[in-house]
Amino acid sequence: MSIRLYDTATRSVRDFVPIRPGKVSLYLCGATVQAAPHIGHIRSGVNFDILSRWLAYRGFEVTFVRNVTDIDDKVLSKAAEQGVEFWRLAQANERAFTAAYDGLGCRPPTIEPRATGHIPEMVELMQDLIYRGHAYAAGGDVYFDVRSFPGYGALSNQRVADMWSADDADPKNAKRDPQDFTLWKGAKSGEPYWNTPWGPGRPGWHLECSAMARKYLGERFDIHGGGIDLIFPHHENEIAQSKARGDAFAQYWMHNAWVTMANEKMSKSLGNSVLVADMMRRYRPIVLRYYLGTPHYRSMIEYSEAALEEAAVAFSRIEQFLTRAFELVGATEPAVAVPDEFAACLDDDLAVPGAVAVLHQSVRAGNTALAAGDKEGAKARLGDVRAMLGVLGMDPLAEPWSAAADRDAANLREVVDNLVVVALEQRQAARARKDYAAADEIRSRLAAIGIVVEDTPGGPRWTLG
RNA sequence: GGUGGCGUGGCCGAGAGGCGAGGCAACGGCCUGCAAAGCCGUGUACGCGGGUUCAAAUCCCGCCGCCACCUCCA
Repeated sequence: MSIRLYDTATRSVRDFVPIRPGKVSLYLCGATVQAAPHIGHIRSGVNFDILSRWLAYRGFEVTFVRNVTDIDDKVLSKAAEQGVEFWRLAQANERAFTAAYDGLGCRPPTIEPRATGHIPEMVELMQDLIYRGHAYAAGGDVYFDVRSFPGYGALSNQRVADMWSADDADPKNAKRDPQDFTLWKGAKSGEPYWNTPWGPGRPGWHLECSAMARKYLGERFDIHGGGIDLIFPHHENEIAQSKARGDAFAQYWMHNAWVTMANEKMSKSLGNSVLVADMMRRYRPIVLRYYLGTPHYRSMIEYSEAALEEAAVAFSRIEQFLTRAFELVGATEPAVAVPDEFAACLDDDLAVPGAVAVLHQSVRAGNTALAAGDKEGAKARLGDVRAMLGVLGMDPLAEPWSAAADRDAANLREVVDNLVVVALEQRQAARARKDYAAADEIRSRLAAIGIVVEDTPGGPRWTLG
């Protein structure tokens, strides 16, 4: 059974055939660190984290590159607005992105290269492009000559002639054609710069990805990912830069859909962002991951509090099964393999929604086994459920979530447990003498402080509500 | 003007010619002192109008509504 992926370049689902057997090279356009991450950014991180986990589960050795663009027009203008050095702003935002990725359980990529760390590679690329007649220097800038590259527009299925020309094109600049894009920008006064054969300047927006993808993954690599809004111009331009130099570049292009707010795309420029940091204070991060990771990566998510609350309930159903199953059958490791049906879904263009349906069916089967006192059946389902959650990065009993319960918290929980047991013993005594008013009073007082008491055949159990 | 996407039950959200993914909510039942949780059951949904077909949410044609990209964007 092979993995199939939707490839934007061909607008079709294709069998995934890696360049090197057993290995996958994956490049994801990460953050332009001009501002703190909103939940749309982190959705991309979660989607591709699940992809890389699934590839790893299928036995591939994944080299995962996710870049950080730490210099561009926006970074410079925001830094100038705030009156700080660009690197101060970039670094602060990069830390915020890292906290968001870590917080939502995204495993770190193999490498996170920064644009400013790869200036020599960019200069070399530009020299090569100029030598080959695909780029030209003019007025301190370096431009890519779009007309010199016949494949331009193939990814986004546009013909150059049909495009609107850039109405923000600077009349002063020296472009030969309005569609030409800037590889390198001559530094204006006060801007940071690097010396080059064309004078002092700094990178445009697209060049860094071509340079860094080649450096870490080679002239040809398997998958290039990013948000759907990067198809044009960013990825189109990357293709132009890299292929014009002679690289084969990416074999598959994967794009995640965005998160919308009131039916509009969430974006920094529209100012309708929901910041990850704020959300993590209001919802448990594992629930946010479930919410952002469960819909198909190519479907847009219309953000709503109600849907997020619902995700929290759905996820806690899974967690409660884990808790009760552990109580009955004891600690159980994840199964070695996920159920076939689950695997078939993820093989089919990462169909997480279908896979989650299988997960819920296993939870139900597990609950049925628990209700019947079928320990063997419950243990088997518990192993399956943990294996599936593991692939999705949502197993509360595995890293990084299990580490969240640190030792202080565990000690405190033990103390609270002992206190609650005292109250529950009194309640059991009241129930034994059929004084239900007293028993219910104890239960409701505990409920008032957030402790939910449930009676089970094995005695009362409590959880934080 | 060019390019791409979306419209599914009360809600979220999959699917892509035939058997109603899954979750949330609701209702009935089992269990319970009562609850909670859990389990069992209950639904005749696919924007509108045509067409193809034995069979259409799915394919074709035409509409309607919404969104995005066309050099800032995950």
